[in-house]
Amino acid sequence: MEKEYKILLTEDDENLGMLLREYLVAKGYDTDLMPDGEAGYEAFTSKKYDVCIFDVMMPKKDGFTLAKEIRMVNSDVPIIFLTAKSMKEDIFQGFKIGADDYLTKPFSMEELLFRIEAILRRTKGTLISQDVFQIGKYKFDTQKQQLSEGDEVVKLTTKESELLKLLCNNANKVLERNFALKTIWVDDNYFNARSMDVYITKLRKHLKDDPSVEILNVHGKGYKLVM
Amino acid sequence: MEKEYKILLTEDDENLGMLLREYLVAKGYDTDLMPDGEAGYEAFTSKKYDVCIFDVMMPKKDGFTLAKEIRMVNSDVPIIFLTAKSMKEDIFQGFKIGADDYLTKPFSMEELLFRIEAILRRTKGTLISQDVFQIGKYKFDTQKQQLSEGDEVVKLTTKESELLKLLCNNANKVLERNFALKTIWVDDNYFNARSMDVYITKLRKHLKDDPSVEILNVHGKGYKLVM
DNA sequence: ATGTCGAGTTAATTAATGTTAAATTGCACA
DNA sequence: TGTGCAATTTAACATTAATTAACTCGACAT
Repeated sequence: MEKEYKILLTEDDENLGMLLREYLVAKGYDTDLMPDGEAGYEAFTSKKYDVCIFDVMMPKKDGFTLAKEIRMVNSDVPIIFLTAKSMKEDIFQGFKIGADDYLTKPFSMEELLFRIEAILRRTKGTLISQDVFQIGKYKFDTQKQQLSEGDEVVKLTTKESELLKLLCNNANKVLERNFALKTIWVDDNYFNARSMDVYITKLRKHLKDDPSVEILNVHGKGYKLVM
Repeated sequence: MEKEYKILLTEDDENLGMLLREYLVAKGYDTDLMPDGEAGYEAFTSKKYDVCIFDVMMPKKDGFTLAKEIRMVNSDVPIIFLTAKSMKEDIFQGFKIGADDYLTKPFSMEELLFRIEAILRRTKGTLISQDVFQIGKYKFDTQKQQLSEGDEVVKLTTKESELLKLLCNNANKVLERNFALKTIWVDDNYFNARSMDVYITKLRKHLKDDPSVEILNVHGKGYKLVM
């Protein structure tokens, strides 16, 4: 089962916008088209997207401003800028905001597609199942289910290991409670949620020797492993 | 401790090659320059690289062939192509091999640098995004959600941290009430607005030791963090 | 001036999370 | 097929985050 990726496209030129949307939809991407930056922001806050494609020059709110606002909320989602003028300064500004790529008009749709795919390959592909994680001064081996600090090795239980692995896969991002519960405990009822809390306590004890590593609670949302 | 990233650059034009190498080294990247595809392959197999930059047209072995051979051994390392001719087919061929990006000559070295950084941000997860703010004599770490004054560290709650982050992103500008409410509380109803007031009070208490820092109210509009 | 509405503050309330320990489950092994 | 041990869940109680309530203060308009 392929996941259908969601793309947010903001483009004020209606012709170009529709054309791009058609093309991306035909290529299997669930694409929403918004006519300006404000509508784009609305859309972003109401849905999860895998890639954003923003025209730089747009009415109401330009692409850079939109990107800056989105970066305040989400420092992670890939952003591609479309720019008519190839002005250096604009381009660099875009990268400083944290853009992943930009295209200068006119460009071929095929090229846009390739760049989207190159980004998705990185953002979605690389994360899958890493075996060994470095957590501050600890080394965590998911296969062996053990956490080592220098030559001290601690054996983790299955649940401890699964939870820590999920946290590592989402390092410095929020691991949603429900997601973790459904992944590890299958059922996300009250008791399993409490059980998960108990495991968070256990993991915190295991990691307590390195103050640069912390499992933060995000009230009502989940947990975040920061390091 | 910054990790020094390693770049493999293959470019047959000696002038351009040296120039790029100098530039990248000056920017802190450990860069090896090879004059052709064969030498490039030799280098790749003998050392670990974080990014590859290949000229497409090279003697002995062209960039695409080199990339293909490397992809057989390593399906992961990011590859950027440099191409003189902007021929579509060539470009797409590059992406099909699994390129991450390509640049058409002539390009600015700064642009190359930005693209390298965009890729490293993705592959290494080292978000260069603004994570730490200086607020007067305080230091605010958005990831760890903590505010420190010298060696005194105060933990902030998620909401406190999110609000302070928005204020910092709009330092010395007005942070609109509605914007803050919609981004943090999602819904901007009366009760959430009152809740936000409470958090403003809390933040003011946290920042009270430095008189040069102040959260000002802009009646009917929002708040302004001045410093 | 003065009334209204937005904002400041503190406290009370409610819900989520932290923590420890006891109860239960499940599995390896005699 | 029981026994013992470790893993996991449930329970109980403690603490903290976030919201709501209550009351106060201050800005702005008429």
